[in-house]
Amino acid sequence: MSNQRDQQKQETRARLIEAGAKVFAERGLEGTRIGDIAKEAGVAMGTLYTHFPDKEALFDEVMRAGKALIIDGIKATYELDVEHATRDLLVMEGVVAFAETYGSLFRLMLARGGGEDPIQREVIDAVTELRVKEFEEGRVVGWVRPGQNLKAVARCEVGAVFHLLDWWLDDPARMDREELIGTLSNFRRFGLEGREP
Amino acid sequence: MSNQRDQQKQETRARLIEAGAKVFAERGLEGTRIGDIAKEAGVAMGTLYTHFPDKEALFDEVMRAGKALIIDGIKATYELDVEHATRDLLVMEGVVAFAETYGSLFRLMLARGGGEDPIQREVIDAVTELRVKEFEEGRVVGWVRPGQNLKAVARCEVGAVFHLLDWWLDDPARMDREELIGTLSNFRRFGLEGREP
Amino acid sequence: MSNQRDQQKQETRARLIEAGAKVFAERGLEGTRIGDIAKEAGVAMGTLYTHFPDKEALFDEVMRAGKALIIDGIKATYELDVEHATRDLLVMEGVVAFAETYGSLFRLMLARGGGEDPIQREVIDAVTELRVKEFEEGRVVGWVRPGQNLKAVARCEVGAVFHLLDWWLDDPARMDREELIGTLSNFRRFGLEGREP
Amino acid sequence: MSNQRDQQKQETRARLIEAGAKVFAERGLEGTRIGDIAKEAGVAMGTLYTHFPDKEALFDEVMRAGKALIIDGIKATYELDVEHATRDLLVMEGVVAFAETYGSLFRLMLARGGGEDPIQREVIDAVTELRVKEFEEGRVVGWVRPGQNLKAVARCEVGAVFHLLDWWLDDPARMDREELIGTLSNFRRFGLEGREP
DNA sequence: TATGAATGAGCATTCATTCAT
DNA sequence: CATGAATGAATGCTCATTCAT
Repeated sequence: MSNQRDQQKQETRARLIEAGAKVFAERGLEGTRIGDIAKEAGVAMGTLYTHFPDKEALFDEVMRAGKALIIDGIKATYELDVEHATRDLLVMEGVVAFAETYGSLFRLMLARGGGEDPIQREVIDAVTELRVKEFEEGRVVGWVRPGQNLKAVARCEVGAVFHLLDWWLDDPARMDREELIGTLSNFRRFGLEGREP
Repeated sequence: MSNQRDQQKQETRARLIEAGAKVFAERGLEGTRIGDIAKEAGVAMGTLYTHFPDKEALFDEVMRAGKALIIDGIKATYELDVEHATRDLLVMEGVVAFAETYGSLFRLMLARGGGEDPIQREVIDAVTELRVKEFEEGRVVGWVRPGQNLKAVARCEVGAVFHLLDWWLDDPARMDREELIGTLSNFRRFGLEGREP
Repeated sequence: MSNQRDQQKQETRARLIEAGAKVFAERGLEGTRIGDIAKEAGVAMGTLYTHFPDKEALFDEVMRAGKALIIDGIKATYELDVEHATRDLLVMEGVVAFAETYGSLFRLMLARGGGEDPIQREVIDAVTELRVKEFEEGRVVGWVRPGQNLKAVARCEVGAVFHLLDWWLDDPARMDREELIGTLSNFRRFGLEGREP
Repeated sequence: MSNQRDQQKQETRARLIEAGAKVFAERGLEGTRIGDIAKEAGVAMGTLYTHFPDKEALFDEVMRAGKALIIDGIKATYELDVEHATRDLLVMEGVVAFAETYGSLFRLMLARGGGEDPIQREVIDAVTELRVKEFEEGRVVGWVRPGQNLKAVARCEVGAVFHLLDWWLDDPARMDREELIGTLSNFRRFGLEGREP
């Protein structure tokens, strides 16, 4: 079949998603102009509508792609057979790397998470869910302090981590990566006052 | 002088700010229609422009009013002469009460904090600053674990608290208030793993 | 009767007309904001409507006042018992003085004469009419070249004089007053090529 | 390439300029409603904005087109190798023809010349400049009376001609074309009193 | 499939005018 | 009579979406 043509089409689609990620991240769903995405992707405005029914559909696609990226990154860390504290650092490192690489997209999807669009909530919900599972294992093994509502605690952790990163991204000179990761790790493990058991 | 007139004017202005708080909170700056605010306030669209130069000016005013409300609430708690752990609970109770009362405005200003508008960052920055001061005292007194970057830790705390509340507001049946406040307090004090010193 | 109050009222009215003259002259009928006139006159916007039914009525009043000023000035010159060429110079001097004093009002009423408003045409028609009468006398006495349609010629003269002044007002350094008046006088008497009879 | 498409676009653009010329001429820059131009051109309002950034840009374009028409017309007459008086008549005939054909556009651009917009001044300045050059040649050849400031005199001529035409257009029954042209020519050559040298 | 000119509903803002005080 | 807050129709401009080429 017209494999050549099909490949072209997929490439155009990919370019649109990438362009969308960039522009949506910078200006949000409402602030983004369809024309800016088209220009960024180097195609005509009409082309966008041969790939997606409307603006929001492209937005969802961008979110979906971002979600996959994040979730896969975290899951990959879970596969490793290392002890709890090490894995914890690896997860934090992965999140910091994602924030550094994707900057404003990270903000759009996670830090100012849960915008009006349901898909945005979906992303942060999925991340939280992963953390809950991790914590459940931790409860079994014993490194989780007993008597906690894990879903709620996972929300706290997610909020703490993403908000610190949001702040740090504004001016990365605020802390070096090592201190950043240390702070993230320590706060989520021991809070402000806690001591290692 | 025209005291009657002046009072009327201030009342209209107040109605506009209140209406703005409601509609902006529900739909954000860009998503809000001037006409909806006017309808909510029960005045003509033009009236809005006799009180504020444009949409954004009203938005700023709403943010400023909200900021005052939040900051004053927290500060009031600080005045009390109680011991650290008690005050901590009181602060959390205050924040929960604010979130319950103002719902979507709380989200707009704090939970999804730091939208594009500088004024939004200002609010969450101010709250964080207040926390940093509290922590500095705690360091002196000794209830803060040594060796922490307090500014960074304050960001974590703020992120944790506001994000849990954001999630809770979606469905308050998730936890009763007591458990909510307990979770907030414990997480920010001891994290996921820490023990009381 | 309340003579005091009546006097006050007339003064307010006069202030409004003067303010109107200034603002209308600078910005035209459509470009003028009622509020600017009120501010210039130092009264509230509503006050304007106790003196004039609407914006256009004030505009007409301003035009009417300006018209009287111009026509009276020209007529005064006609009263003088001097010979034709002298009077001619005096008329030109009067017009130049008016243009210098009233600047943009002169433009509004004469130089860019005959805007959309009928009252504007009225002013320039009146001036032309005066000139026609003068020329008719000149025809009798003999200083007008025979065989001319005086109404048409008066239009030419008015156009020539007012347009040169319009140009001159842009940058009065272009010519000194003497040269200006000389040019006006000579052109309207002898055109570009004519010689003194 | 998309020659068909491109041609369509140019046609739409031309229709907008033509419609703009008509409506602007009738109602001026401020008095014109964008919607009226669109309706006149038979396109949607939005279409106007795919061709011009805003109302004023279309206005400028209309002025520019009109300016070219006028200047080219006058210049064409200058190319002819005829004697001075003949050419003079031809120029007047050209101007009258333009005024007859374009009516209100002629008024907007020339007769009430030099509206607020710089582009309007530009048109009348260009015409004047052309006349100055003509006069400079006339001075060399000898048909210009010596001792005149040619720039100033050109302003007088332009004012005289355009104002008479403005008046005549109100009611062309006032004079037949021959008398009109004769008056224009005679006045600008000999003024009210001058004699042929 | 890609294009981009055309569309037109939608929106923020302006401003002449009114009217309760 | 003077005031100026309130009014709301009117307007310029935007932008997601369509569709002829």
